[in-house]
Amino acid sequence: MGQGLPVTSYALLGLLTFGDELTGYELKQRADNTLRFYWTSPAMSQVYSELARLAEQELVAPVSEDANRRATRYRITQKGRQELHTWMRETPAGFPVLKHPVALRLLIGHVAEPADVARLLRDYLDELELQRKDLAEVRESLRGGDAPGEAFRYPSLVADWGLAYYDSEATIAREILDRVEDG
Amino acid sequence: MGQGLPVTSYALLGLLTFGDELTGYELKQRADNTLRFYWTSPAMSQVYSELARLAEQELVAPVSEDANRRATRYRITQKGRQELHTWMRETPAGFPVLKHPVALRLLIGHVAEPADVARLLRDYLDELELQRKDLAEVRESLRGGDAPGEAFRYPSLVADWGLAYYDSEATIAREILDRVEDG
DNA sequence: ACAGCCATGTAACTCGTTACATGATTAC
DNA sequence: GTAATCATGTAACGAGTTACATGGCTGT
Repeated sequence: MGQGLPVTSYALLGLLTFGDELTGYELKQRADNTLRFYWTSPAMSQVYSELARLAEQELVAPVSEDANRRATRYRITQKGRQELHTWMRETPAGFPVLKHPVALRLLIGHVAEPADVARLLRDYLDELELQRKDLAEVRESLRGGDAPGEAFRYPSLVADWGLAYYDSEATIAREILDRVEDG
Repeated sequence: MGQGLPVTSYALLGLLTFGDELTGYELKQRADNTLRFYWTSPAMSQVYSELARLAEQELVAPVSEDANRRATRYRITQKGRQELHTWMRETPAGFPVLKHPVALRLLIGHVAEPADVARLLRDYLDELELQRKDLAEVRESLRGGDAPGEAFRYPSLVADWGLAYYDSEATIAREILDRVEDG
């Protein structure tokens, strides 16, 4: 049956397992609050084409197009839940892929001025702080439903993971910056 | 002129700035030892097509095809160096993109059995150790040329960054695993 | 002789993006 | 009335992958 979907499809499908029904537009917003930090938030246009594909395979279903309402809401189907469950159980997760333009540029730092390398790292530190703030807000919004057994338990764990990651990145980048400025 | 190349092109071009001339095959090996950890190591076929494009724009040049030798070596041109330098100085690096299948699956951990979530994290910890070992070997191979001002200075900094990142990931994943097993 | 590595490339394909087009509803 | 937000899609394109095809050279 629906074998071999791209991971992003499962990701979007997974965002529909939190008990509500979403329009493509809303799904994109949820992706921006979650997937963005550990995966990628697909473009609007892709959200719609993924929803079309998932609907075709009956993993999601459009919910009664509320008469006068122009927006189509989608819910995950039983088949969709099963598919997700099988995917989680039977396919290996694989190792993260990191596309780190700052590390990449540092690798060839010798072709730039030392001042430019330092600026690269400082800019990164600034941006890290902004991203951390965004994620911290998301994490705060999950408070209340994050106890063991509750709905936002896992999203909260992931958010904490992300925050710890940003903190670690900042620490490392600061240390590298020190070493660059020494040399 | 050669404006607007994908970052991967600059990455490969950058690997040719370490004073030697490489065949496509060797370039791929170098990518496997460097880019793999912070970017992506392109497929063999892409290495060749990128080299063709870089050659077309005269950012690299095939070095005299050594008579009886069947392999084509490439060196970076002066124009190539200039292009890289400008790229480093004038285009913003952008924020890293992380595709983290473990975090993604944890996000929707409620659709799986708790035991499967725990296994997910344990497998990740195992794989982290292997990757760390690979990177540690690479880092060791740079010893000797990693003092300030020397050829492998920056590659060594990046390798240290990577090692610290792996260590941090392991620490966080272990803590999340604890919390998952508690709940 | 045979395996394994070195070496180069083409073809088909998928994922995902940007640009574009359209229009309804809501808030001021 | 007009700007922002909600809402949905199409078309063209680019980056990057896998599968395939080919063949020389090296060590045993």
